[in-house]
Amino acid sequence: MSNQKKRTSEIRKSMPLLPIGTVIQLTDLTARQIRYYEEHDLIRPHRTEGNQRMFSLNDVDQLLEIKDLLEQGLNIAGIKKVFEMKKEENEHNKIGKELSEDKIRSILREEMKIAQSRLQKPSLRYGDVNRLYQ
Amino acid sequence: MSNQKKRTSEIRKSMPLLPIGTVIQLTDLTARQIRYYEEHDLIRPHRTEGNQRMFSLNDVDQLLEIKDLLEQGLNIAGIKKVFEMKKEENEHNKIGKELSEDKIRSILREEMKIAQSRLQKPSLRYGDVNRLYQ
DNA sequence: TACTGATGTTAGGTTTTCTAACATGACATT
DNA sequence: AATGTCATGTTAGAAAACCTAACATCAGTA
Repeated sequence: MSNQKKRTSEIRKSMPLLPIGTVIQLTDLTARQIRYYEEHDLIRPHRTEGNQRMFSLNDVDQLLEIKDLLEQGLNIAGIKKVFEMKKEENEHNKIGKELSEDKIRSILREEMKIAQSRLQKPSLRYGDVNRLYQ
Repeated sequence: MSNQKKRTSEIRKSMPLLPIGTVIQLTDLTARQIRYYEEHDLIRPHRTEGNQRMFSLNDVDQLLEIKDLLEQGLNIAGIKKVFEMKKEENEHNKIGKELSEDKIRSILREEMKIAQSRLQKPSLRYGDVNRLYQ
């Protein structure tokens, strides 16, 4: 890999570089949805001086995860809980391991009553980022 | 590294994700400069439907290289030649090696007459991307 | 039936970006 | 010294993108 390529590939994934329009394309969410999730503290995009939202790649990841969990039937509260637990995990486990599948399943069980009746919409899954590749 | 992080880290560096405002911050170039370089075919950013420029990380790299070469005294024509030669190199050498230091020096010699009198402005160098890290 | 949660839609205002034109300042040429 | 060129600054007016706030919708729940 060339030197200059190596350099920008190291850009921190937490840098707020992307306007909402780009994020809409990357996630297939609507502006309304993205703003709604922010309103409920599921994401916290930066703001420019002019108050425009600016998202990092980590924010995009987070949004894709929100989308995925919603499609699995969780509601906002459930997703918030999942993120809280993930954060705790990251704080306690210096290893930086992911929220275990077991815990995810436990959350899912809690949410089952709510989720039971929801339709499983056929759409892009969390992790299906082929869209990101030209 | 988590799965979702791995996913977006694979986003192609050629994807046009960044508006010019972000690029201005990343490169410390002015909008005028960036547009001028485009006018002279040193970069070719994508356009949205609404005709707004959208830049990839590779474009940012290219702009940083332009900036660096300008500071070394090259003019637009010289930079264009450097890029042409780089492209040839990449086409002929499947190994994908960089333009050799020898060839760069040869270009620099050609440009010396022009460059001789220019001031070496003290400023950020090509490769100094600490600015990119929060 | 009435309520809630997630999202759609619209309106009006602000920020960002666009092109095009003219200005400037350093350097080169005559 | 006068003129030309190159890279960049500056400005104006228009268009695109984004903002908040409010009201609408619609499925699922009580």
